[in-house]
Amino acid sequence: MTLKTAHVLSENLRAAGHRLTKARSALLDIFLAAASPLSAPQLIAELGKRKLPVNKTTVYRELEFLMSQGIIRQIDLLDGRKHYELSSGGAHHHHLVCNRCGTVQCIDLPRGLDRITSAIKRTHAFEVTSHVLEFFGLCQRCSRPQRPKTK
Amino acid sequence: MTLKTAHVLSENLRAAGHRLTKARSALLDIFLAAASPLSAPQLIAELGKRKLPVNKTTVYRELEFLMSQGIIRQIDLLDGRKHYELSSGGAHHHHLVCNRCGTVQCIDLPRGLDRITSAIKRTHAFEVTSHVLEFFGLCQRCSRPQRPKTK
DNA sequence: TTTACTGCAAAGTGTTTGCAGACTA
DNA sequence: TAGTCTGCAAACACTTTGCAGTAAA
Repeated sequence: MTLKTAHVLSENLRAAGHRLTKARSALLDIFLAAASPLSAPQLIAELGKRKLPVNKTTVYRELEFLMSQGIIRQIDLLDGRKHYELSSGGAHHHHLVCNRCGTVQCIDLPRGLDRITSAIKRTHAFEVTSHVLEFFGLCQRCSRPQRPKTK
Repeated sequence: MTLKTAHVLSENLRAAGHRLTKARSALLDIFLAAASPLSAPQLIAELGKRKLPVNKTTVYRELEFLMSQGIIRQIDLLDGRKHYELSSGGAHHHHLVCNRCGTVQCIDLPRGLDRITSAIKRTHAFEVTSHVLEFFGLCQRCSRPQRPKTK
């Protein structure tokens, strides 16, 4: 499934007259494998680890490009950096950010905020086109009471 | 009411052994009069307008201080800057950010996200302690169809 | 061969830190 | 007077821009 997605992405890009360069495909690989949204500095570091050093300028430009193609979307995790993740499937989802260990998990809200956004339209005459909703707190592991050291 | 709030804030600060300096009270004034969350650069500019120039270092330190006192809270409006607003009353609320004209209005969600956060606790064993929810779209004015020039 | 893409250097924001001096209580 | 608060300068992290060269199709 992941492979197929990568393939589809590449084909779409090519069909639109864009090139599948080393930097671009490396970034797509990273995004496809990522478990949580990544910031530009994280991406730069990850590229370095993979022995595919890409200049930061290129990374920033590539992020802008992938955004313009609707391939990735921007996420804000309140740490002062912009994070990005694949927007594949178009399934809008949210994140659970652990304040202690920093892990980020994705979460779907089955009904979304439709109810709230339509209420907003009614009461404020404001046409909501998008929203940001992220949750912060303690993940399962971190909220678990100290258990006796069984090890 | 606003005046009372300002007074209460000052008294609380003094009672806690803090000082009510020019910079601090000017910032409180600005926050009390503000219609929407302000970023540090905006605050610096506003202080300048009021002929009360305050060094940016002081502004940043003051924001940190006011945060530590629970007087202001941090808001993220996705523009790369941190924004701040009074947290008075403790009433948690959200914002409607217009993508065209940039205006920000506040909005209360009567029931909040209690339903969602308790669902998250159940399904993900994640203890939500806070969340970020901001709406983006078109405000009443900007979404209004072009009306014939009546002027 | 064309031109989308890349890297380097430099500059632009927003924010933080160290330190000596200033002012509130 | 004491200790909080302030300004200045410099550094920092992240991001953007100009330009000349490289490489994908």
